[in-house]
Amino acid sequence: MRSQSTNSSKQYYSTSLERGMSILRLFTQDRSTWTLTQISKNLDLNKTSTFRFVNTLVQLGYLRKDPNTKLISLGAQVMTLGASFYRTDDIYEVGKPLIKEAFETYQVNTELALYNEDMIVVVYRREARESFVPRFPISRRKEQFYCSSLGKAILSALPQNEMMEIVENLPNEKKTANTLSNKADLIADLKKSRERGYALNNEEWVPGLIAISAPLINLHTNEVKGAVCFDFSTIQHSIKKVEKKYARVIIKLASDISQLLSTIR
Amino acid sequence: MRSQSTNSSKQYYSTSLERGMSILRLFTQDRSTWTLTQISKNLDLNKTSTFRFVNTLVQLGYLRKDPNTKLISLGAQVMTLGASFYRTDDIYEVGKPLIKEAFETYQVNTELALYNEDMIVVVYRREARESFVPRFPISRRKEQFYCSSLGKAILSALPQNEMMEIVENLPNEKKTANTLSNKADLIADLKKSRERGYALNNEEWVPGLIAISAPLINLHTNEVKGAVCFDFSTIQHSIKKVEKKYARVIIKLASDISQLLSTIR
DNA sequence: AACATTGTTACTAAAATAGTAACACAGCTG
DNA sequence: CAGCTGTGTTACTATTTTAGTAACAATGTT
Repeated sequence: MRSQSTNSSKQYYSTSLERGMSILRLFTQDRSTWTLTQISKNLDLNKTSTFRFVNTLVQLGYLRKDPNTKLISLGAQVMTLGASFYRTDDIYEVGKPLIKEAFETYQVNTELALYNEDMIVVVYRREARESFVPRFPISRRKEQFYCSSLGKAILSALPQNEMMEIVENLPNEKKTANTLSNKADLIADLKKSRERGYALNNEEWVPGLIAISAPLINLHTNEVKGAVCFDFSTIQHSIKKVEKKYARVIIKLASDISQLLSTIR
Repeated sequence: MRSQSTNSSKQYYSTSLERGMSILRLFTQDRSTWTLTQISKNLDLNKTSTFRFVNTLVQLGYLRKDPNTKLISLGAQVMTLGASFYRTDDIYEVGKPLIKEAFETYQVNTELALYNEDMIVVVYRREARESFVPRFPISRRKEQFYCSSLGKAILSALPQNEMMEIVENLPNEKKTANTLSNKADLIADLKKSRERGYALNNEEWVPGLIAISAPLINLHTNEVKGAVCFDFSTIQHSIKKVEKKYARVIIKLASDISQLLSTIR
């Protein structure tokens, strides 16, 4: 027998399930394939157990294994599960019509992104036809927040301690000449963003791309739920003009979505 | 001790993980909240075990539980996981530029949908500005395939037995006057679709909405991977004209995407 | 006030998993 | 080509986790 009375909370927690989920979580857009031993080492789990969980997930369709190379990647079942998340009364559906309206009024590239502790996921994007569009990732991890307006808008709206935790763990990689790779500069920029209610991206990620974003907030809980963004090419727009013309618009849009969002959850 | 030699394949399968995943799979766009007992009854799993798994998934962020109502729904972690599925070398990224090109040439609403055993998920949609757009679900379950062109395109390309299995389990619900609620009619329609390479939706789902779709196929394995679709309003288009003008286009588009898709996987 | 039903917790038999070790198989390397 | 090194997979049981009964508190219902 085991002494269960020492920690009764562990009684109602399934370690097997946790381990299975931790395997799934290894697969990201940046790293889409793993070998069995890589998973085993990364999770500090012996090979047999790893094999068992991977095998289970493969049989269920959440993972797939190349029969030849034995390389493991996410399966189609993950797509299905992900799609189930987007409910009709969700921020996604709430935001879409408002975004659409904004797009049709101003004819600029518009994005709606959701946030959760480790990621931003762009769930809706509307592109102006003649726009210059770099390859956007669908999702962005928190390590990349510092160089995009969506990321900075979200950072600026987070509680101080959460914000600082992310800022501390930055890669400090200078993507372009304008990237805020200095922590002090970034913090100053976030403070300014917080005060004015929107964040700017002045070619900090890719040359030629500028953007303006505002955070989406649940007005009851004050949680940051995501952000909305307009992006532009420097060919047609300057950062000054963008700020002048769209600052109020993006704040209004974010505020409207936040409002609606707060009424339903 | 237990006799494990009787069934050694079960040795490398985690029933706990399977049960956890089966809980997650209950949550769909149609049914986004469950109570503990509902889950317990639906999966034929006793309440304590259900409680344990739900509790685990809640702690990991894949589920969330309303503290007051105790109602359970999907958590943000599911969104992150779902986003990780879309890799840069995937059908999604492969199809996007081609869809975009088609859209810019013809200026019609265009959709790219992926398929797996129980669902179609629309992963990319491009809308013409002046279009009449009903509220599209992001995903559609196989029970709904019979009344959309995407669904029928996919059905028509499936192996005979798989197709028949889905056709047999239809709800036979007449969504509009044109819905093919008779099985014989549907089978005839699918046969025709298979022969000509595209499927039509002649206001079979919503009045005023017509569409044309062609299936995406992995040319190596012959697996159906999804479908592409153009949709129109009857205000501006008739089904005859759509068929005449876009049949070749949609076949070509689907074929191009299938080709590209087959080279990478 | 009695009665159902909800979610949650205690307890222990029963079953699943962990981890060691061994093995087959492939790709390298000297 | 023999030996080395690394895969993934399988056999085996001690150990841990889970299943399932039962009980309980908290709500809501009759």
